[in-house]
Amino acid sequence: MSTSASEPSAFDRLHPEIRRWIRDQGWMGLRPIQDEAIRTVLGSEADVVVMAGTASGKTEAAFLPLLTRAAEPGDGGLRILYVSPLKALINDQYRRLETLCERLEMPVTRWHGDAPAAAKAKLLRHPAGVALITPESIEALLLRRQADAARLFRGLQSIVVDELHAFLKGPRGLHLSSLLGRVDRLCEKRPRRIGLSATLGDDDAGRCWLNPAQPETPVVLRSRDGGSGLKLQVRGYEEPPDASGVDEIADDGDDALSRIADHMFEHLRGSNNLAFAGSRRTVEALADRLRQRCVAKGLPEEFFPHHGSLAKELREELELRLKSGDLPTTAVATTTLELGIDLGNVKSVAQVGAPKSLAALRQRLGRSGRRGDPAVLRIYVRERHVAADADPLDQLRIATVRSVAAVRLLVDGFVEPAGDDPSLATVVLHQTLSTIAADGAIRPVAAHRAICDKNSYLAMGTSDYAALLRGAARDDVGLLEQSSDGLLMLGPEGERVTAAHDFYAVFETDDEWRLVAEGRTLGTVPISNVLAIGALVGFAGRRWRVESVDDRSKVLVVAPHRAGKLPKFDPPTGEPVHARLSQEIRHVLASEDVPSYLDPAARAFLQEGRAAYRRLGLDRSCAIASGSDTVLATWAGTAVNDILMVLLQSAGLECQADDVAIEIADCSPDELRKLLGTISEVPSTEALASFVENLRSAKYDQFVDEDLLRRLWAKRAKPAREQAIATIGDLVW
DNA sequence: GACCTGCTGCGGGGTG
Repeated sequence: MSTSASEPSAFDRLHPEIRRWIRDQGWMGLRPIQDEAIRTVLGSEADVVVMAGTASGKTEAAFLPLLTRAAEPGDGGLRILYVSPLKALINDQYRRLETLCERLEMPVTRWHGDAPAAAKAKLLRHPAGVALITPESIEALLLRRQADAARLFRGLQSIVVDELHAFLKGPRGLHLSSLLGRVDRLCEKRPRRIGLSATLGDDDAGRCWLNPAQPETPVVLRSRDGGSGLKLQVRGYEEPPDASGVDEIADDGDDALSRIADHMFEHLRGSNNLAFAGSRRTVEALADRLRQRCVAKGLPEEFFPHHGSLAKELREELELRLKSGDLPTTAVATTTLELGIDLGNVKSVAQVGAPKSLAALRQRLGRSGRRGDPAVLRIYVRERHVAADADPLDQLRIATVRSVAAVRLLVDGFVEPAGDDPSLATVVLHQTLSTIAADGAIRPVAAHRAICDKNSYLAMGTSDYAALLRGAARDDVGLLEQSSDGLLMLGPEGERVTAAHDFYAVFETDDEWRLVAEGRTLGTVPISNVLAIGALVGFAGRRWRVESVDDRSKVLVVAPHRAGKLPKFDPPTGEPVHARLSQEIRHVLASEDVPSYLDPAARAFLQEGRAAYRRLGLDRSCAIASGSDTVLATWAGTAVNDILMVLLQSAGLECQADDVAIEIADCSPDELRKLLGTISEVPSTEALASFVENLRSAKYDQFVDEDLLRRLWAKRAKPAREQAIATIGDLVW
């Protein structure tokens, strides 16, 4: 960006007190992303997406110019609303903003469930400055304290959404979008929106979220630094023939996880690292193996587990230890450390198991923060033992191949785009209930306009919305009632649901047991666990014996023990694989080059997989016989294969889909080819929808009209149907 | 579907 000599620099445009604060911080200067953000925010009224990696200073990029604006004389009132998906992030940002805002004599208020109530009450009495809040706390404010909220937000200038990428998919993103629309309507002037995000593959998704009515208007600023390269290794490990497929705390020393632990112990010891292990069970099993190795060598512990069932205190201790950098520390985590507070210098990232999505892989890689140094990534691939009579697909060494395919796409810069979300009906219903509970009765037309018209991120047609309302007003549902003059009101069930403590969040959580040892809460395990006195559990990286069970308060008192079985967390399943990654898997199988980043075992797996690909004839034909069944290799990804599975099921076949293929029971390749030949036209998704099971997945789907859920499924499935038609056309028999 | 995230308002009693 060129600037004329007469134009003041970005720095000079900031408030004098902010300039002084910057000098006091000892900064060498503004980072390019900050410079750009200051010019854009102070030079226009546009919404802005700031995309940059960890430790890039994007919070300051947004706040320096916004605070400059907010410090201009005016009527007072709350000026900036910052929204975060995590309480921990709010506390972190609070500490960062405190001194800066003090200079401007501008109050900063934390607003979440654990934040001090006195400060919240003070803000309501004297709205001013900056508030840091969660989506659920916005919901509570709008629902329970409508009048306070109106006064609080009246003069709002800007809304900052941190970790915007976390809101681009899932019910919580729909929820927050709706809440911000409700906040807008309480403001004299629509506040400008600023999104802070990790680097996204697709700018349009972020812009559309920020301003769904005018998605072409937000300005995207993208940090160009951080490209210091990538050091990468993919390592292969084979499970022993008798492996159960379930990770246990048991040091047999021979399973893949134990050998992975050997390598990690050797190479991660002495520095700060993150190891992503997938499930809580695997996290516990791996952390225990690593701890055992420290104990055996008489070394202090430096490997610790981190997952959502662990007590907050234990997690915070570990986060603090990583951040302070005083002691070498490796966190073995699920997805808990993908988002959140800055973890300081992280030397390397390890991923146990082949990646299934580029979005998650990139997010994880981005959590290693050492400016100027190349990122270091190790992928530990676990392959099953392949018996002589193994299923054809098992012979392809898909995990290793998928890792290579994922690395190729990582280099290409590919990230899965977010599709339409299956929780739309639940969130629209939730927001309808919340709006009525807060504002009182409302007309259906007004409710549609306020919550889900065509300019909304939750857009839903009027006839679909009418069906949603009719379903919720049915006598046996009782969420809504309609008065004789057409006003919508809460029914008895609606009163109950909106009064419930769990109404503020639009996602569900299961009841869990609380594990207590020596008076200290270790964390929780799902209630589905059947546990008795004397049972052994592995938790928080150690082994425990159950001493007492309190069924009423759901407390398990445990004591330390030598041996331990792992808590039965939810059974493992899969995350969907995008068509692009599935296709890339086939390209890797069909090509010859052997990447230098593979260790000898991974190299051997890749070559075995390629040999099997040719031996099975998959280079020539899409279908191979497996006993009396057929494996149809589509290389089309989870969504398309799911459509094809429904199609085949609607034709009376029994089948099971995964991300690269579909297995069809009691059907030869020849019969399958003939059958697909007779299907002159793939049925519409509306027709296929009647064969879909498990339509109800989101929190309030139990109250949603089933036909509506089928129609919404059909709408979502249309792009996948188009791809499925193309896939069938491309099949080579 | 692996995993994760979040959360009243009010009344009664005690203290400064």
